[in-house]
Amino acid sequence: MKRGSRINIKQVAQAAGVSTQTVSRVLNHRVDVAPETRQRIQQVINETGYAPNALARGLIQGRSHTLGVVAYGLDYFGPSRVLTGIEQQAAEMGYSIFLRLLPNAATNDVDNLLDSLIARQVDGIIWSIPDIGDNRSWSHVRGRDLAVPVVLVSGMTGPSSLPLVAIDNLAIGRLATQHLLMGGARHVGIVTGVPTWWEAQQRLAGWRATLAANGLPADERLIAAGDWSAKSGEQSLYQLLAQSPNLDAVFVGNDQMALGVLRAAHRLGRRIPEDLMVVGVDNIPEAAHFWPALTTVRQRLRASGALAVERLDGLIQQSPAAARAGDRIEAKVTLLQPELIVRESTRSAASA
Amino acid sequence: MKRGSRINIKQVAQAAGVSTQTVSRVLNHRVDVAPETRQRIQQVINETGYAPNALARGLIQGRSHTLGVVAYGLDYFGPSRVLTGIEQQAAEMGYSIFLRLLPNAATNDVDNLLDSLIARQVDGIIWSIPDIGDNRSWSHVRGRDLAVPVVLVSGMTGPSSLPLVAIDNLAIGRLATQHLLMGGARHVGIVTGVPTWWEAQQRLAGWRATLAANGLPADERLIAAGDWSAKSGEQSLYQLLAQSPNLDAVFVGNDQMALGVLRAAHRLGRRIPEDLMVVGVDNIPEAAHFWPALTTVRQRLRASGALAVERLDGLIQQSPAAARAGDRIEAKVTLLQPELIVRESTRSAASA
DNA sequence: CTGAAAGCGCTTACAG
DNA sequence: CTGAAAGCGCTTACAG
Repeated sequence: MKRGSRINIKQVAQAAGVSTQTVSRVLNHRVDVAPETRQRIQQVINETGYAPNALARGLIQGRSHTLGVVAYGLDYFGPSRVLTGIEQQAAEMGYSIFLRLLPNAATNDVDNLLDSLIARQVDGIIWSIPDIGDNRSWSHVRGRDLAVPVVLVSGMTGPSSLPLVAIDNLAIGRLATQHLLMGGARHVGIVTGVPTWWEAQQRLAGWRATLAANGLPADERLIAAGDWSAKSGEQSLYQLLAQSPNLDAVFVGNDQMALGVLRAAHRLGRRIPEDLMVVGVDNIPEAAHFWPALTTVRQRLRASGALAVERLDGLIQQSPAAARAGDRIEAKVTLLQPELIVRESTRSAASA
Repeated sequence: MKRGSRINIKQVAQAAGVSTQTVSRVLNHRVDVAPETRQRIQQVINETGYAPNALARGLIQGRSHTLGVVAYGLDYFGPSRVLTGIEQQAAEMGYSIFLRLLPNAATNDVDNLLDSLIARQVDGIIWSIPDIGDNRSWSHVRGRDLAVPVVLVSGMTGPSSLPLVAIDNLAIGRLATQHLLMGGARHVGIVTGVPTWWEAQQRLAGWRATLAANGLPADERLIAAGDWSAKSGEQSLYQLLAQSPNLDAVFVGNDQMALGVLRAAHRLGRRIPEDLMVVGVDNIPEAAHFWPALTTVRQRLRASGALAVERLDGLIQQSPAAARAGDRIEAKVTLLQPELIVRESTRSAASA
């Protein structure tokens, strides 16, 4: 095959001495083709390396077997994992994915993005963008009127007009904080992620709730706002210790910031976990090799991406027929539970 | 707009009282349309939210404005960065990208992958897969005969039948090793990445060449093979010290493994950089916050992805016309140079 | 400046 | 079991 010259169904039909219609039958694995004919056509297909034009196919079938995926921040651990889960599940189900990366997650220019994906005739869209401020307000306005189904992943729970697969971030905060208290801590600080991020807010809320449940005050001086980076983690620990000199444990919003916290502790000569216990979030592969090895909370990120694709496929299968029939597509929420992984940066039983 | 009901050019034409042909002229920003007519049509477009079907457009134009991108290992820092560079540049140039993630980089089932992308009528393909063993042999067999142009990124230099954008990995090895020698090291070990990876081999070759140039032996006992993970870095340092007790510096194939090396050094009570100097590769965001902050070599990963897209676009523009005219598309290689970033894990001037 | 005709490469009914 | 006809939603020449 020469560059630029692609064979078409007509040529295959001619070479096999049949109509294009019959070739189409073979391509689509229909049963009503004579064995001999099928074999002859199959041979031509193999020899020529013919593959049907997906554009023509999609045009006529009104179905492209393509998904639009909108993501943000592949430099971060979470989004990369989620995307990997999405792609693998999509491939398994026969979908190709159009990837769109937002340079800025807090964008408001969502309309053009969605329109361009729909113009490409995607069968559905996965919205894998962290909830920041009100950057998901578009879903309440346009969500249900879009020409194709949309599934949100890693997003805010609560009132949503769209189906959602998310991780229970409140539980993350509770798990981590509870563990620190069980280890004997009395002054548990927190380094949050970027405060406008919903995930950061939820983890903070989980921390608050757990302290309250244990009769401890959630003093403002126990809170420092990071920005998810190792650097901000380091600075946050200095800040926390200045605000609360008797701090004996800290729940850190992700493992990168926890790395910074460890570094700050080393610089200050604080022993971990003896003087200060640390818990992170994410369980990045390096976490087990921090110094000391980091106790952290694992999220099922890849699973969340895969589940979103399954959910979307379900909606695609039932729409538009079902949608037109008036069936309300319920905005069901799937919440995945996190898991605590205990390592060297905390004590697992009280001994203080 | 209701789910599943998409408006088409015919409906727009009817609503505006013109032929579909005239609507098409407006959509494609042709000049030969009466201002009034254009305005009327534009208004209908705005009101209905009409966007032309990209499938139909691509079918007739023989051009989809779509790129196939084959990548591997988004969990790693490098591949994520490269992909980000690819996507951003592609978006800027008006391309959508089909993302295909290989579960296994050493796959031999490349044919199906390429065929499925070509069946989707991509205008070109970017192959962003690390060279492992002979996993790029397909390019010599099929490379030049493909229906669309292909650009390799982050790949092996040397005899290639396809255009390539790569990072000078030999230079990475030289830069790092030279720096350690300048810092006064006499026994410079190396922790390589997976030995079958071309990048790992090149960095090793750079290390060897630099030792040789300085009249030092590249003793086998100075070499340990890692697998890119922090864990393997930790183990590799134990191994190296067992083999070469007087080791005073180590060049580590990536920052994750360097993290493991730091951890091992801490456990053994070796001071860094006083007893042991460490250099990594990648400059992951956390590197500056390791304990101690890591000296490392930065690669221009995002730039390599962006450059690959530019190169591919050039090939798309000139093919198939130029290709048919017999122009040989030269398999030009673009090599990007790395950069050393000095931090706390090394001494910058000799003082030993 | 505008429209009627043809066609991109397929698949979907409809005959036979 | 197989083929002639129609059409998916556009754009490209070709008339006027």
